[in-house]
Amino acid sequence: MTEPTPAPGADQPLDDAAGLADHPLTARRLAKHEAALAGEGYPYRFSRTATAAELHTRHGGLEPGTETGENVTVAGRLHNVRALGNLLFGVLRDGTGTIQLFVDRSVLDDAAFARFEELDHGDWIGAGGEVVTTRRGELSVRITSLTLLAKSLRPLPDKWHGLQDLELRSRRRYLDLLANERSRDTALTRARVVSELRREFEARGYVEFETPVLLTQATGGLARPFRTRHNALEMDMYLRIATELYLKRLVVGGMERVFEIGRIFRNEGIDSTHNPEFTMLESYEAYADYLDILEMVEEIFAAVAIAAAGGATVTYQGRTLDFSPPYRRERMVDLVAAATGRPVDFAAPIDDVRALARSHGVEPEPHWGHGKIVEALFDALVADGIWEPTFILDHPVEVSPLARRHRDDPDLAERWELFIAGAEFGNAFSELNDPLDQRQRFEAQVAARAAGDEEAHPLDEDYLLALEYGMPPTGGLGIGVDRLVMLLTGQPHIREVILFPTLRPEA
RNA sequence: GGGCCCGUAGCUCAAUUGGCAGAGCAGCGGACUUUUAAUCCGAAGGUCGUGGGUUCGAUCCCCACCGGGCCCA
Repeated sequence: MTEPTPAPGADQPLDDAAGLADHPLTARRLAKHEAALAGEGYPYRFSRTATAAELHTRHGGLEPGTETGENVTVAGRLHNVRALGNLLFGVLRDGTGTIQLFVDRSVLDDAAFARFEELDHGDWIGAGGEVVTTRRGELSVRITSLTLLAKSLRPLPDKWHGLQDLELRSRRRYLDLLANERSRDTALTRARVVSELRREFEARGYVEFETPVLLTQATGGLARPFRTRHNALEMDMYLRIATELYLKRLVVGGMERVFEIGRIFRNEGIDSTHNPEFTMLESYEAYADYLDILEMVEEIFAAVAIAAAGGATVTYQGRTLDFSPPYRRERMVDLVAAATGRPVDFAAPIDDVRALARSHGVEPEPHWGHGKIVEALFDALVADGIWEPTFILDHPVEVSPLARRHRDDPDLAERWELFIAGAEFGNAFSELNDPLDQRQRFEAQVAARAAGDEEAHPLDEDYLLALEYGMPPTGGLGIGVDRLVMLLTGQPHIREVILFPTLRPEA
């Protein structure tokens, strides 16, 4: 914690630690700020009677030169001032859009006109006046009053090119948002996606619960966790890598339809589809199996696409994607067999399977069994080529330690992943509810970890205890929310859909 | 972890492959009573990411570091 800076007294000059006085672009603004403080100061509130969007809705399509007789007050950030002698035009942006300010010396008194001339691009202002259209027909507020609400001390990004640099846009997201309409749209679309997902689940009788982020053991997924330290308890703790095992405890407790939209943390590399913290939706429904969940996901994805992107068909990276159900369904083993030209055989000698993998450019690690190799072959040979939404069904049990064994094939699990545009967007199981089988699966994970698999699950004895009290048959689901937003906004980089992505500190 | 690339004015970008660093926008001064990225005139604005090295001379070549991007594992 930093020491609080003492408030400057009347006889104590403001500290210019930021160096604002040292640069001509900021020094002028700083001088105006100090003059404002020395004079009237800044108001604590402003009574706005209309937003930009309301004005456009109320007065759309007026003839040029109309005087509506309606007086309003508006507020927002000032952009793009054009001065023409005794006329000034400015664009006021508020949270709903923009409205033109029309400043006419014959209407506004000289002092207020001069104060408007002193404004800088980026200042927050309140203004009052009559709603009119100009000779060119632009809806405007012809102002008769002006209040400076807050001074912008720094110059804003280029009014035409905006802020382009991905790094700067991420570090100073406020500048990105105020300069780039696309960024505002993306942020708002993300909010709509999350809201719509929540609405869809609640409409189906699901209830959202909050499960712990800070854990003594990170389980429920295949990933490395972040470690932190609890001082009073004198022990290491971990940030969650999934919400799965806690939500299933709720099902054991009798909550039949549960979900959570929550932040997940995985201690992995950062690239165009991975951020260390991201948002996942998980849901669990008692008495359902993975095929029930599949049909629900088709409906929900279509509904979310329509709500957030305006239709079930979206454009991503120059190609169309159709979210209208039903989606293709393929078994993973069938696709891998087609890609390798050999049927998948879980009874084949492991050395033969390893050789097959190598012949397709996949180097198996020592601890990989048949199932892991099948999954690796799928990832290497098949996944990238999938474009339209496709359910990949029935993964090997070996790579699905929390999924129930397939009712027809003990080597496979009742599990699917939804692939779109070469990436995974959802993951669902008929949940493993047999505590004895679950214990064996955990023990296999422990063995894999001992053999060098750092992402293998630790054994969660407390979760097994819950299962031993009985969990009904349950269909579970995980959806990567960030990636879904990428699809629906056409953004190729996860950093575009996370407002404040993880970055190294600036030098 | 490996390879490749980028960092130049507040913003968007050039150029120089060793010899005083350029434009548009923004900002500043001026003109203009209907602009829409207003227009026109003028004058400014630079630690060329940081630190070392080579050189008479480095934004440019070399090394290290910082930040970012892309590809691969």
